[in-house]
Amino acid sequence: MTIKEIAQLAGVSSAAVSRYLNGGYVSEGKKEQIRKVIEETGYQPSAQARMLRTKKASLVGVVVPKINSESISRITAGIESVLAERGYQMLLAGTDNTPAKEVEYLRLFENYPVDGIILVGTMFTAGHRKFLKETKVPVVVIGQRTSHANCIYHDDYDAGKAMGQAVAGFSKKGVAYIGVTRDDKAAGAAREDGFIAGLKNAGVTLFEENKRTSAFTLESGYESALDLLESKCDIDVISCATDTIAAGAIEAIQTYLKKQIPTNAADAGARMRYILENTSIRVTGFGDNQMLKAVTGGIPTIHFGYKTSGIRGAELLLDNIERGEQIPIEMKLGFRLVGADPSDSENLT
Amino acid sequence: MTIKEIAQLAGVSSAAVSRYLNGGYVSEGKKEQIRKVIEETGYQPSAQARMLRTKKASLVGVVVPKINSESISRITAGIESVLAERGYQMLLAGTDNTPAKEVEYLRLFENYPVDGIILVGTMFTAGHRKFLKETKVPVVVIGQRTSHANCIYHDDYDAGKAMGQAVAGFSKKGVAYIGVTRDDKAAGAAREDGFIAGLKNAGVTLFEENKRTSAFTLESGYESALDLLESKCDIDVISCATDTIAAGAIEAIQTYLKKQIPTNAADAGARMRYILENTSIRVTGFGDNQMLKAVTGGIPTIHFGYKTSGIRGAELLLDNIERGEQIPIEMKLGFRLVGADPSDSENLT
DNA sequence: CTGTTAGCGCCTTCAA
DNA sequence: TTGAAGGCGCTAACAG
Repeated sequence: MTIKEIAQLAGVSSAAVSRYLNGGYVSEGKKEQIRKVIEETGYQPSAQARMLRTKKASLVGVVVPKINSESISRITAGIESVLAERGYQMLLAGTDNTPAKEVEYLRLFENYPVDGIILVGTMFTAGHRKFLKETKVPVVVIGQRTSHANCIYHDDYDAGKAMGQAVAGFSKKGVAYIGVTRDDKAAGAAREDGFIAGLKNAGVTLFEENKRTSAFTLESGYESALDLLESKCDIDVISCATDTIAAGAIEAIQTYLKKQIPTNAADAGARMRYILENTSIRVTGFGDNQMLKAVTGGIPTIHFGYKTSGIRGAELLLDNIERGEQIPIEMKLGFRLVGADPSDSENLT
Repeated sequence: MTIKEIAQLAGVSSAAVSRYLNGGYVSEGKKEQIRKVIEETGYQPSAQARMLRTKKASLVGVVVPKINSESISRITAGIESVLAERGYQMLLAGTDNTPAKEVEYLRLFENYPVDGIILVGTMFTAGHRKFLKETKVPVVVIGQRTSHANCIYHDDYDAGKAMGQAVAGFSKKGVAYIGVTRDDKAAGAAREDGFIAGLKNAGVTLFEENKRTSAFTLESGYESALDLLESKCDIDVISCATDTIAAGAIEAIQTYLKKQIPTNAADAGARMRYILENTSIRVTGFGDNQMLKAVTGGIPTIHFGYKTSGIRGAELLLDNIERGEQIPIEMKLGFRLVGADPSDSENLT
């Protein structure tokens, strides 16, 4: 079904149909004829051709590192809320934490009918910088600071610092840290540096041998934590760069302790009691994951305004698109330390 | 930058440039000139215009109910793996469990340069059926059985039944069930019906007053479970239609018990011990969520082959697109009951 | 091998 | 108000 065929069937010109579709001048009579034909044929104009013509898609492309993540979904929820309100739709592309794919999808969106792009960033490669420099499409980066585009990021350093201080507050023995690649300036470098600074402020040192680097997955967190435990270092806190990693660490601690449960402790209660009585290792995270909080009762973690960053990011982008705003903007969002209150100390691990 | 400009700069025709881009006949000399101009200008052909012309996008649209879900992400991971291998990219649209939005995005993709659509289904409205009936774009539905499109779904009924039987096996008092809307035939109706059938098989009845209906969220699961607990019904199992709801139930049980902790149990260990000794309520779920398993040690749940359904779905779709396969296919995938082994009974709740 | 020509489906002057 | 005409950027014949 094309606009031409509709025009023929309705006995009018294609221009008339186009105007009908877009609210231009059409006499009542013709309006009616056209309406009927469209109704009957179930015609839908090709968004594609329309976009080729108008250079306008009412569509925003969002590139995210992974889709199964609460933080990301909070960001996209924020984006969506703004877009919906202003008549846009959102297309998502997940890159599975692969920087190369990130650039691929950026390129796709660039030559695709989207009005703008939001990149939820992890790390910047030369490819990224090249893209940001060259592209004519409005782009907003969320989650990383960059001078190559408008960006909204979180105060990872100070968050890490706050966590470091809190941890120093309740740690009696030693502290371990499971971070992520420092190529990720925000979740990798900033959180770790902040954390270490926070500890130091309180007179605590994070020893090199108590540091591990994990991928952004639960399994990887599990491995890192187990490795830490088996190294027999004297620690009572494992701080992790994300709540997902923290979940892996919690699992590792349980696995590790179970191995040592006296064989005569047959029933579940007794075994669990053993674990409880022997667990003096606390785990902390970043991100304030909802499920983790629900099930554990809440470990110390950092709440970032992810939804807010999504909202602000979308607003920035739309202003850019619609009003051609050109002043570069950088926006830093704060955080909230949660679950570190001593009264919450019934937390399992 | 258009192909025309490039052609001019290189002193050739636009057709030559097009051929250069698409591997047609171009003499070495011209090839070089064109290469240089493209290099210098950083020209990128408009995918948009190309698609308008070729009716081919190497792109698949995937509509999902929500993005922050492990099951969904397993499905999309499966889809992605097949797509990548066969030279396609994937665009995601999240509908936030809103059937109306689902249709909106289906329509968007329909008039958009995608070669096919995969719908991860929740419920079918008239709008859905109308779309499936009318559309010319190849569609595969994952997660729901339907006669209107090729579909791949999971054996929710038998999974529910298996869970019912397992629960009957370890329940000594009464059983409660927190389901989701029956408008969702798979996660709603089939799981519940199967569950009840499984219980009945073992001679156990699920009383009406022990049933609740929840949304697909943790909070909602929390509310439903708390409501159940406060109704003072005599139960020792709360079975939930999803692991997310189960997580909410676990939180609710903890909250509920905490309220009753003797005030003299001051320290964390004592309080936790109280909870343990008084918790005889087990929670079960569906979906085999990784984080839940890691943190709780694993509640009884159902593992579905989500990744497999993604893979099969994508394969089906691509065969449809590329080879014009037209034989309608329905595919039912099995499941695995996990965590119901009595030896796993150290699970917290 | 190469350029010319004719659209893909739509919107937007422009003159009527 | 209306229709004819031109073109968005690209590719696919078709002659050369």
